[in-house]
Amino acid sequence: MLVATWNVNGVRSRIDAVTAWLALRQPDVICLQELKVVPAEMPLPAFWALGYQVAFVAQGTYNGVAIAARAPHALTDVVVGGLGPGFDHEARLIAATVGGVRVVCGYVPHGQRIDAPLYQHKQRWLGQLRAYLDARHRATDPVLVCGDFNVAPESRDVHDPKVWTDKVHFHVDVRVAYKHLLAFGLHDTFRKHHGGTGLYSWWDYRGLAFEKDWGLRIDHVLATRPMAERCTFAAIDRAARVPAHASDHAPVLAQFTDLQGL
DNA sequence: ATGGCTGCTTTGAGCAGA
Repeated sequence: MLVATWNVNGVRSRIDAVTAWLALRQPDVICLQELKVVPAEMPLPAFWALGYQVAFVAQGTYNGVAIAARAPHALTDVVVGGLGPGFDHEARLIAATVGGVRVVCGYVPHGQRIDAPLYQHKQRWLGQLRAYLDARHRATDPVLVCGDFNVAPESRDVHDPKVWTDKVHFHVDVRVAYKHLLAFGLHDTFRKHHGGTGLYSWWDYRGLAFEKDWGLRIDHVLATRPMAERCTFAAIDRAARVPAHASDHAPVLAQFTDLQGL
């Protein structure tokens, strides 16, 4: 089962790029973030035409997340939100079961600045997601948590750690909150297969950041142990960031095998 | 590096993103 996550930064603006990428890579499951669309305007037929069933929650202008599964996979037991009061008013979380695997798709709040109230909210959001997992799953269940976490976990995930130390993606407090989430029993599938620096999933639109490779690795496919053990491949498809009018995020992929009997 | 991009908006200068 090939699983992808991609912050598309506007699904209407990006729909041609998304469908072309789906046709090229043919993931079995894709988690999308930042749909930025009212539900009625969600371009569902474009996904259906490629054989994908779609579950999504959207609110227009901001946020919006989706999980799509390619036939013959079915998408069942869809749950929207679930983080509790003060967190579920934004369209940032959806979950569904595909092929016996629970797939959680999240768009973690950005946080604006480290002195902003929204930064505290971001840390609480990550804490609520940990509580969400504690309440519903065990670390031995086949669970994937995919999405735009807006957190670069380590120095090697940041092009210039000094520049980002006081930013909301890499500041110590949010990295602690992220670590607590992973302590549920989640493993970074990308790091199972790739060490080293210079591997990013997001580059700023400004200042030729992509051309200079000033990026961050903030989009992740996290897996419980039984899933991580079955992860045979992971990648960031930075080619998707190259064209004009690309999303500022690249898709992140993870392949899982031998899922029968889980 | 952070003004220097981008998507979106009861259409346009402002917000939020990252």
